[in-house]
Amino acid sequence: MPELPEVETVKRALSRKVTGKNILNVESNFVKIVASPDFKIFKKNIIGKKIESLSRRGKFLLFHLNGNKIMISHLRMTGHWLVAPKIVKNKFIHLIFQLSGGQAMAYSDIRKFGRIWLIDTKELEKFKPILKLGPEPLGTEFNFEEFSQKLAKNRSRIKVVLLNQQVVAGLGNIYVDEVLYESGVRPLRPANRLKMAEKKQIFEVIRKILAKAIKFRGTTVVNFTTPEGKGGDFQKQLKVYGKKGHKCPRCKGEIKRIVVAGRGTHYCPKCQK
DNA sequence: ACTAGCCCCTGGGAGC
DNA sequence: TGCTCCCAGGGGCTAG
Repeated sequence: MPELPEVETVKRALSRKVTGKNILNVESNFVKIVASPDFKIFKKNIIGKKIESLSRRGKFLLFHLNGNKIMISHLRMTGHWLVAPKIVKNKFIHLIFQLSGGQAMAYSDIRKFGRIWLIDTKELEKFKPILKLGPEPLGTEFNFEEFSQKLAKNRSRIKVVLLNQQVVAGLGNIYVDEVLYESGVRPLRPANRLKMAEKKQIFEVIRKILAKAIKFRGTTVVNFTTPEGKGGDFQKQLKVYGKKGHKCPRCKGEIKRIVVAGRGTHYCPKCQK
């Protein structure tokens, strides 16, 4: 499931392949993927546009087009982008963009949870899904004082708080479990009862793990592949996610799996206090 | 203003 | 082997 490191990996790979290309045509067999505007308008407005650059905000991928347009993509669970001279169609490919230079770019999504928007540049500051996001964890705006204060005000379990994109943008289920393991904090601890040292640890581990995961080009657990069709390599670095019944790498105790806020949650009862 | 729970989707694994 | 059931989960939405 694509979280910040996976979206960053997609952004970097797509940037290399599609920057400077013009969108010649777009076809869809499942127009609901485009959340807004209506697909007819989306198509009319995007044809002829040039992809000038790509960026990322949290788990959102932004295609900056000329003519002051931005195409925004959220991959949710199983979305991914492909670039190839010819896209081999299948029932999971919902959008195909014909690009200049003989390339095509496609959006594939098995579970169809992903969404795409086309907005004017000036609408970006009013675009609620991005407007609401907390700081970028790898940016300078991610500041311990603010992070600590947000936790102090929140009685929810730390796992829930870290999944909340308004607290910090980009973490999902896999990296939250890994961050809490590495920080030695149990997922069920109420955020407002964490000691300062524990919050500091979590703050630093978030940055450390995300940066490392980007180096490994993300985690391939279920359906994530880069636009080259390669998986990431971070799954070899996972310590607890999906490791129920395995030995804890630190204490050799057993990794447990519980459900927190409807999410599978993995932790070591001995190492995480 | 907040939160809990539902909903969107389909492949794959478990159970029989 | 083949069927059914249920789980995976990000985030928007609704009800309370």
